[in-house]
Amino acid sequence: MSIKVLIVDDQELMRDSLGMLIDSDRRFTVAGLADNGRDAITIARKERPEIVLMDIRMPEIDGIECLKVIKQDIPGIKVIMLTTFDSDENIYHALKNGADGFLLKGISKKDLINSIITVRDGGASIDPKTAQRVFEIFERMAKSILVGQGREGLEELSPHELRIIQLIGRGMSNKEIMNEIHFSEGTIRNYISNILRKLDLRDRTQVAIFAIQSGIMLKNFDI
Amino acid sequence: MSIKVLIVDDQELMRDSLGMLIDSDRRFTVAGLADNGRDAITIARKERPEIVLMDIRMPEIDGIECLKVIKQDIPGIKVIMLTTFDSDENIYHALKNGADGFLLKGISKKDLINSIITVRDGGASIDPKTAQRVFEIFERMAKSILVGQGREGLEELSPHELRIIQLIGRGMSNKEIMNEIHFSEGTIRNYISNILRKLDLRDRTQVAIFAIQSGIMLKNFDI
DNA sequence: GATTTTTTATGACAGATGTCATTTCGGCGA
DNA sequence: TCGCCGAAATGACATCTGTCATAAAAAATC
Repeated sequence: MSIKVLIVDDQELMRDSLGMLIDSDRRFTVAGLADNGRDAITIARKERPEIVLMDIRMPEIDGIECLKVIKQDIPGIKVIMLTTFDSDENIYHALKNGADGFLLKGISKKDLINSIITVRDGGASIDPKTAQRVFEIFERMAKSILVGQGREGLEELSPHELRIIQLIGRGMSNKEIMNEIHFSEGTIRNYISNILRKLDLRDRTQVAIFAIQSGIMLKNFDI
Repeated sequence: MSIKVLIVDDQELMRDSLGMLIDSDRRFTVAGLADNGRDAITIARKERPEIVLMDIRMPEIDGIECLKVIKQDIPGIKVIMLTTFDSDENIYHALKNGADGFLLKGISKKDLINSIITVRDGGASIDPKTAQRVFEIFERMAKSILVGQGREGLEELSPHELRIIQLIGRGMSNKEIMNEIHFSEGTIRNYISNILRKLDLRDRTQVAIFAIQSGIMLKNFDI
């Protein structure tokens, strides 16, 4: 008895290739293909798949909505969300609505199969890159909630300063930073001196720690 | 029309004090008090509260189970989980089962009220400390999945070395580390020198970055 | 165009940091 | 007791780092 899998994705190419992939493993059967949330719900009700592979972003009813309905309709069904790199808070919402796993599109066949099996057996499956994104999102949430409590009255940081903080957060020496942004080493030192004063820190190591924990590393300061 | 709140906690003291707290604000009404999941479900079905405040850890049916049932039974109900510091993966499971917020026991009255209002209005509420824990858990998940990929063949680190790495990760100078672990400053320097060689890093800043990103900061190396 | 202001640079300095060779110390087994 | 070993300490050294006063250059203001 093979595992019935429903595939939901609005991109035909992705849908079909996933279908073929699933179909080529005799432990699985494709219970259906849907290109939108509405159809997905209809098929899910009729076919009662064990597993749903679903894109988060879709027209009409998006993945999150669909997840909600399917989870409510069919007890015990497992839903694995497919994400691309750029989807963000969606991951959080999917998690909140009972998604059983997350997979990056572009995952290898082997990983895909393994993930489905894992989820079927009750484990949660998050592929590494997605996990990282999720944790970044939570980090940002934590920080943004914390705003207003701790870090006040820290002087405004200029783009240059932010950029240098970032480079320090990557472990660079003053010379390396110099080669990166083409200021003299002395100037870099002056900048850092100002950064330390503004952030009330003592040395570059503390700056690096601040850089990572503040989420500054995630931003873009291409000057 | 005040907001009906159901309070679920197996500790009488906590339950009653939360009850009084809620009751003292005229925007809220206590819809009931339950000391276990079973009662909570019964009361919830009967009273249809808008909000449930529920301990994660309870005998018989625990908070997670109860959350699942209540969420399925009563569409639109908001459930805020109460956690202590020590609860761990439970937070992940609660999130996965649709919890609408998390609060640390010991929160101030003001924060409690605000959180309830936030959740009622559709926002997610995670108190800062809890958010941090959640993100730590995800971090650990991400790392543990990633294990086997990146960091191999790095020489074994001694407990002393790990401890020093941790202190560097807290931004301490050699002198401060000296006062912390009572070695001479020179010895500390020697230790760091070895750490740098073992980890193939160049300076303490890179060690700090490594410390944070490797999850070493989360561990305990009380020597 | 002259004058502020901002940005970048310089040089001198003190202290922190990392490296290395060597020494001291405390056990621990022979 | 002796010698050995690893852990901890020392001292000398080169380098890196951060501070500060000041200067030069560039940009903005009038």
